[in-house]
Amino acid sequence: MAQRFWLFKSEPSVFSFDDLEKSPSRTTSWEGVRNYQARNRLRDEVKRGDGVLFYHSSCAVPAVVGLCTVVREAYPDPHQFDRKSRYYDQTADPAEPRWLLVDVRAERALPKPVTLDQIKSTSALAKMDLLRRGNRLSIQPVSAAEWKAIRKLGGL
DNA sequence: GCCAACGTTGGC
DNA sequence: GCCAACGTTGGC
Repeated sequence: MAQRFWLFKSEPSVFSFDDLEKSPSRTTSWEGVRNYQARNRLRDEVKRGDGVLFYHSSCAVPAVVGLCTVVREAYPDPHQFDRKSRYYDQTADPAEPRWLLVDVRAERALPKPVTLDQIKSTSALAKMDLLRRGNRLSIQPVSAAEWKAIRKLGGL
């Protein structure tokens, strides 16, 4: 399977790219996917070695700020069984875990973050899911061409 | 803080 | 299986 590309959203006030770079091994488990479409993508399509655009949402300047790599494919999210977690799911069955997560490692920050405004005004990026009205999916597919364009805009 | 868009839930 | 109510997301 050829390498694919994704865009993962995170609220920087909760977990920023900077936080990821400071994490052990620059790696984190991508917590909190609680949407079936996103879950199915994690389960079926996101593979080790895939590229991930780290996007900051719900903040002053929404932007793609860094590049990551998927280092571990989907496995059961332990938080669904942890009463104390904000991601606890009372109805999750340990025998058949409902929610999954993958691990991602920071590769590098973009020298120049690529802002939502820039994405909107770049014709090569006009078809990104991000720009679809009302799109709230936290895990979105990105084409190879879009990946390249973002890298370039970001100064790589 | 507002509000549009969308997913999920639950009554019927 | 429909659909209204509700909760959440996320740009502004």
